[in-house]
Amino acid sequence: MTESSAPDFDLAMTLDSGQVFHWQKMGDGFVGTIGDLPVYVERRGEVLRAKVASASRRYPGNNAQDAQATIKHYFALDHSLAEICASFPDDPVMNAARDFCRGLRIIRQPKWECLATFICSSMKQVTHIRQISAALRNRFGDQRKIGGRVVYTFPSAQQIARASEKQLRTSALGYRAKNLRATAELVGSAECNLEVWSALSDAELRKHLCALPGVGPKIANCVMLFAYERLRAFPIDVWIERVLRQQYFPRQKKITAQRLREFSKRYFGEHGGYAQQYLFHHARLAGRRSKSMSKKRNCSVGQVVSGAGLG
DNA sequence: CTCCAGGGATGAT
DNA sequence: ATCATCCATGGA
Repeated sequence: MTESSAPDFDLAMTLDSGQVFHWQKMGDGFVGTIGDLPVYVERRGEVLRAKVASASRRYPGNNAQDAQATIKHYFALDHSLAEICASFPDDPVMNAARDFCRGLRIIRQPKWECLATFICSSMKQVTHIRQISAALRNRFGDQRKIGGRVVYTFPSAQQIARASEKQLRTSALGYRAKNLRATAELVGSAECNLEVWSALSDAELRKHLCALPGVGPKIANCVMLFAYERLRAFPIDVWIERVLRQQYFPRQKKITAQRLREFSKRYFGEHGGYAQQYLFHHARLAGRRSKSMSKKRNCSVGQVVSGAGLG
């Protein structure tokens, strides 16, 4: 077991906020993989405890310190949530989300894994994305063991490209199989190098990602935010669109998607992606606990907010 | 600009 | 047990 200081970190909320889909509950913590490394993690107050598989022949370089550094990097324990939250706009909607999501971090996922998972996420809800992720791992990934449990790595682009479209289709992907496989072939070849793309500007990176089969603006923004640490990237899915329309533009029917994008980019600022994640998670869970409240939810804070935002 | 395939889980009746 | 709803991309 290693222990890392992790103030201001809610592990469970982070893993259940719709950014990553493979961590499984086990005892007081979670098991999963970080790249090739099988990991068990649990939070004890301000401390993150982690266990990795004892040094294996596959990873002779892995010692406890390397693993600890990998874990701290993955969970972005170096992000200053105080600074990030302080940069959010000061309005009632954002403040409620910020209070609700205390300790929620945007983690640093492996690029291919993140890209592939979000290609599979199109038209799917969180629970189903978890199933697709598990099916791909179980069928095409490599087996690892941690804490008496078997886990699987996310299959490489080559591993996916080697599979047939039919095999992928029957792994709960449906029509997404074609796009995933086509993108895997590109990423697995010299055609495009996801690591090299780290050097691109936000706009260029988005353009490159959107050129991949099955990747549009929403998924590109997810990958930018969750794998390239572009904290301004602001994915707009139906949840966020609802929040924006209801809370920031109430009773304005004619707001275009284009207008919402411009507003989000300007209004939420340099950590817009964090703001988006907090709004998303808050909306998703707040709507879930009580149905009777859902109709009363658009209280009229929006007038004030939109006035501030549109100026 | 609009329309709609796609498919499996989940919620409502 | 059926029916409606959720969902992003890409192509017509």
